[in-house]
Amino acid sequence: MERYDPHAIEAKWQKVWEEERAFHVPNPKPGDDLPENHWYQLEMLPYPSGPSLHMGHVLNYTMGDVQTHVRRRSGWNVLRPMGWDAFGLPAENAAIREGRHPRETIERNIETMRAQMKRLGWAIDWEREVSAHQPTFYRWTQWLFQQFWKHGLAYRKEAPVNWCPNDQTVIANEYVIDGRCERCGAEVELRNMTQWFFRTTAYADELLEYPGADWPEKTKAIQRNWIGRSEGAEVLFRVDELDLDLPVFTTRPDTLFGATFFVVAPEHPFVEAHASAAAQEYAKRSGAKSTEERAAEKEKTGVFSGHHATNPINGERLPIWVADYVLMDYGTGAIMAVPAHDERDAQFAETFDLPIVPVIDEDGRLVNSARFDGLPAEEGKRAIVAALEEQGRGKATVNYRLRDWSVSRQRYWGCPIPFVHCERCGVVPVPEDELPVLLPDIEDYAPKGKPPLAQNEEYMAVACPQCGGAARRDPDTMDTFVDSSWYFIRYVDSHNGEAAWDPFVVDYWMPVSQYIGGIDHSTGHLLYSRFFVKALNDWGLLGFREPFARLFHQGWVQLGGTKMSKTKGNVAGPDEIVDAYGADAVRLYILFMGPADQDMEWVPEGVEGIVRFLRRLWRVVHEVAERAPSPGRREGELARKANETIVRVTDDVLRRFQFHTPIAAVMELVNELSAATDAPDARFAAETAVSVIQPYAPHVAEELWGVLGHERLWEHPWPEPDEAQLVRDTFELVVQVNGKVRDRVEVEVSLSEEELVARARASDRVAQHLDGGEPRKTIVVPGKLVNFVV
RNA sequence: GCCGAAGUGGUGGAACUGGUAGACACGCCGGACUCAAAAUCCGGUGCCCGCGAGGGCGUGUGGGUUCGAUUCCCACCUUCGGCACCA
Repeated sequence: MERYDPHAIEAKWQKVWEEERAFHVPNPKPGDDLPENHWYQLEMLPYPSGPSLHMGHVLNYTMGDVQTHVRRRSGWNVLRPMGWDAFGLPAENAAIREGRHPRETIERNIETMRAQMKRLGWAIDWEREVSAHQPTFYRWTQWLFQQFWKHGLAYRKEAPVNWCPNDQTVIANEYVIDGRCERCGAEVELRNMTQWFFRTTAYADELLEYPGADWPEKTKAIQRNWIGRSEGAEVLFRVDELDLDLPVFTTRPDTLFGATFFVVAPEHPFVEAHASAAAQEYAKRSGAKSTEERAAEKEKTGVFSGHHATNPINGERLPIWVADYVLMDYGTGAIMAVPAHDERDAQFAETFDLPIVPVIDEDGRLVNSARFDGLPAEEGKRAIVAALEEQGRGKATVNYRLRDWSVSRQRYWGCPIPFVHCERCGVVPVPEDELPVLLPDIEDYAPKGKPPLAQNEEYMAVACPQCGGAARRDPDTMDTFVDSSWYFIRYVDSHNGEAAWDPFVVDYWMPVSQYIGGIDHSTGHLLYSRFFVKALNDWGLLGFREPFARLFHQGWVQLGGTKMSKTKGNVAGPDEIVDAYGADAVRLYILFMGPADQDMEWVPEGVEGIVRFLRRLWRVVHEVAERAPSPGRREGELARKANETIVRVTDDVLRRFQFHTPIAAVMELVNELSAATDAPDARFAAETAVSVIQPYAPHVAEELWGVLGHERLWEHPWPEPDEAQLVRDTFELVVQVNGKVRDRVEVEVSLSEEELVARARASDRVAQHLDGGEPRKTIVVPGKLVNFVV
């Protein structure tokens, strides 16, 4: 028996797979006899912003790999691509730190990461590889951007946006965490800028539904929170002396009679146009404070504006206050204040001694509400909205927390926005046959508060495609999440030079069967991608409405108690363990550490147990090959254990999506086998162990498959259990007295319930606990236990 | 405050549909092999009482349902995640 030498084995088989294009999957063509079962296995694509993979990547992609192997060998046509999220801030910042051009840094990082991936032996179809920064990819990102514009889902407007003073760019709402930039942690500022937006709010309601997609409740709840749908009414309050209407949004139209004052946000246009000097002064002061600071204040503040608004339901004149507890960016920026039924309004009323009128009694019925008195609140809502609607002073509406997605970035390393600004024609798309608008190589791409491309005359000066006059390119680049909102579609048809994709091919493979990635993308990438697919489906470009049929979130691999990340610098990669013990050991270990959906602390020392297991497997299989009869029997104790192992591994991987328990199951089998390597059914047990561990440790499994006299395990059919062998003749009957286990007896499966009771009664230890008495009741669970109740 | 998830040995964890709690590992203890060590192999290892046979306790806490609860129900505690002056 040769020594187990993982490096030699791994290099050998990786070469074979590459030469044979073992994991390449061709696309179907119309008229092909298509395999019925197909599976699109996808894990979130990596950012090549750092020079290497960390154990979090290893966990994710190994999970996908196990899934891929088991499905492939079970007869599924499996698509398993890979690519690079190469544009964007992290990549650009890494390049700036290194003092190189981003393309150089990123392409070098991609090289390294790809080599690491290959060294781990993942079954990836590398022929489909794409990267967001390649013109062959971003040509279609630009084309898609223009499609959004043509369908009215991309637009420009001046609006307050989140500006990161450190990264010198706008960032999306979705990536502002507690008022800070998700990337660098700097506090963001609100700036009024003209920007491109994608109209995600057009799909707000639909994004709350998941037709055909089996997603974790957790993720759906996060998205639901983010979208923040609330039903209510818009009510118009009249300011008679100014001859204008102020609309408010309320979820409680039933409390309209309880409104005793009216409040507008400091940023509300009413303030600048009509409020008193004192109120304007107040608005200026509070405008300097962030929402967080305002919320942190103990006392509510505000100033009377000098005007009154009329409550449309009862004609009451309410003083209009300016107060910063009302936010301009939610609802209409103005509220009707009902201090009796709103905590914040109550605080304000108390501070400024304003009246409080209760309009809902303890039984939830309307009071002090004229002809609506006595109605239950829900009915009161409907009745009051109906009354307002009749007068043209209000209507039922739905309000959302979700904002449109801001996609312009004032940075260099991103996909150019394919539009031209012409003084005469306005915003004009670059003609399709001129795409892609290439990202020019420029010397100075450092952020300066203005987009670096704006300073490049050669890029900026362009003839208007419409009138031919002098015009300017859009100097911004796209948010990198635009790239990642459709990369999974491009994978399917990555070499298509005629179109972004061929719908025939896309509709065969998609939606993604199983997506694996971090839950941190719930309100960003995962929401944007759903928005994209819904829009594309509406335009007839693909035949499904949800991109990801099933979704799984892995836990964080932590080091020192916090998630591994390049920004934090607490990163451990696979290289050292691969060097010491081989790729198979790393793959097994990262999955053996615990349930894949839970956070786990990276403790490299534990790999010892896996290494022992691999050496034992190696030794035991060699012993079997020498000693056990061939071809051997497929029945007996070991054969039964082997069949049970097949059931457990298959069920855990395919149905339960659980990856650590199958390893334990194979360990049990190998432990039993090691005690009887010359048994008549030892060969079957060894073959089974090698076969079912193959998705986890494909190299050593392939080698040992050869030792057992076979070849090409990677395409060998996944084993099916022999049902007959799973049936036992006897089982261990648990005998309880009052629910406590008192004895265990080996009995035949064929026994009747009466016979089981008789056998249980025969136990001395049971007699002891029955203490001469007769059981009051006897519970029999066939195949399991007998319980005597006294 | 609202929404969601999780609490099991010294450690990671198992127990899927209410039926043997602690599989599989790590660590630790003991033994074999060895001049010795490493590697490997064998045995032990939830806690308490007992020489032993055996007994009691035990899945965050307190209750409940049940012949039987880590699993179901109620209340609470702790930790983690999302939203939050959102009208």
